[in-house]
Amino acid sequence: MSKPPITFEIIKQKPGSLARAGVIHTPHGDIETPAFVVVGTKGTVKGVRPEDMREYVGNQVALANTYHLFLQPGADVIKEAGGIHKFSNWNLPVMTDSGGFQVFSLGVAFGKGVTKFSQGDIEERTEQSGLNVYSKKMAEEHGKLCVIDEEGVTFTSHIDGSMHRFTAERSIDIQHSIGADIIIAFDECTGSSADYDYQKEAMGRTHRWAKRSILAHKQNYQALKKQGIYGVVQGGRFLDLRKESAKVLSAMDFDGFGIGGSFSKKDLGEALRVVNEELPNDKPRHLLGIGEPEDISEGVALGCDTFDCVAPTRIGRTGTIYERTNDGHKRTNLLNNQYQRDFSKPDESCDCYVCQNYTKAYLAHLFRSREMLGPQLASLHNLHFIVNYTKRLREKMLTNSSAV
RNA sequence: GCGUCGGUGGCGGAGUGGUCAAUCGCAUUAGACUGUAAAUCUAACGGAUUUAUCCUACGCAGGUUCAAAUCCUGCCCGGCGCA
Repeated sequence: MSKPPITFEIIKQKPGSLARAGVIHTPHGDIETPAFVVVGTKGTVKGVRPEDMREYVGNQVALANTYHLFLQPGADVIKEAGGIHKFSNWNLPVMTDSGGFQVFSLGVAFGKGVTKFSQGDIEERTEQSGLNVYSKKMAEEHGKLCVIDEEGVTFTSHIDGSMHRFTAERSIDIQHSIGADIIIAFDECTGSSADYDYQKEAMGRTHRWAKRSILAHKQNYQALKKQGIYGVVQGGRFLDLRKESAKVLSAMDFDGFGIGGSFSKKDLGEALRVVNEELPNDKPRHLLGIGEPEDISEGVALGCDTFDCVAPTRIGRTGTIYERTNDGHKRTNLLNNQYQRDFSKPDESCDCYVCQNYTKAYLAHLFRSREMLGPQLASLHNLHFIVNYTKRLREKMLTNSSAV
């Protein structure tokens, strides 16, 4: 049997700790871990050109989404284009999420303002508008845009209201067409408020889908040579379920693991510890959808290798930048009145392209006047910030054994 | 000068006798955002406040009426038309 497409090499394991620095080898290059995975859901990192990613951000890997690319432009189009790398001009390792998160965001979370990572209890927020009439009808009738059953999930497209069905096999098949280096088993992302019984039920479903996902992957010989597959640990906030999920998935022949679901901020650490103590040490672990700086620090310390998060581009696009401070970092809302005449660098200690060339006042002006360059520059800075934040955690680990 | 239409909150613009501190939009001021339904969403936006309420507004000055931003008179200002 030939060498698997995805292999993981540990460069340094911190003694007495789950933390490690490593390298994930993929057909499109190496990922030095810990690493931040830039999110480009629709095959584009919102507001940032691939050339600028290469030149000014320096990320080693990107994540696209199966559900979104399936709806638009269609998996067949991407296949015809020669895969996501060629289609998007992404000359680097790529992952695709399975659509499992959309089971959550278009399901129980739909219209409720429920976040993946709530600070406390679920907050109700006003239902967002902008949906077309079909989706609105579905939302009114079901309160969500997808319905789950044992076999899979039926989605109503948030774009045009058309109905689509995802099963584990379908998700994997689409991910084969998209052609990412790392694909993810179809799973059910649950809400943080779900009770024990539901979490257990959903977890069981995710495990069965994981088994079917891996089987579907093994049946595609061509894909098997080029793409690795991760299984997703679930279990919500219940540690025994988390442990069980990690154990069950460890027994399957995955190339790595995603850790999914919703968390309360306070529960993250213990869940990661329990999961990563259970997962095999010699395979990479990806913390799905979590990536505020402090979360990445915690995740790295507890043995996670990669992280993806929409926060850098989402908050950047809406006027907020990460700024380093003496004791860490803070978020700065450039739309605040005080920055209109602040001609200092966006982030004094940052050497990125944006901070070298522009001022807070200029960015504030761009946002106030709704110029598209504002979101572009802020996203670029935030990605530079978080990618290098994660990179520094790796460097610290390699140079100083007591760090992390 | 005559005729005509109009003058409402930072701006635009509803309201045409009582339930009006006054729909709505913009601007402003804050807030939120963690496998992207998101270049999005939320809130505040006359003053005071124990947030229940109280006080001051609808160009200015009078008047009619139980009651006026809304009706009448005069004045001031602006657009348009005619001289």
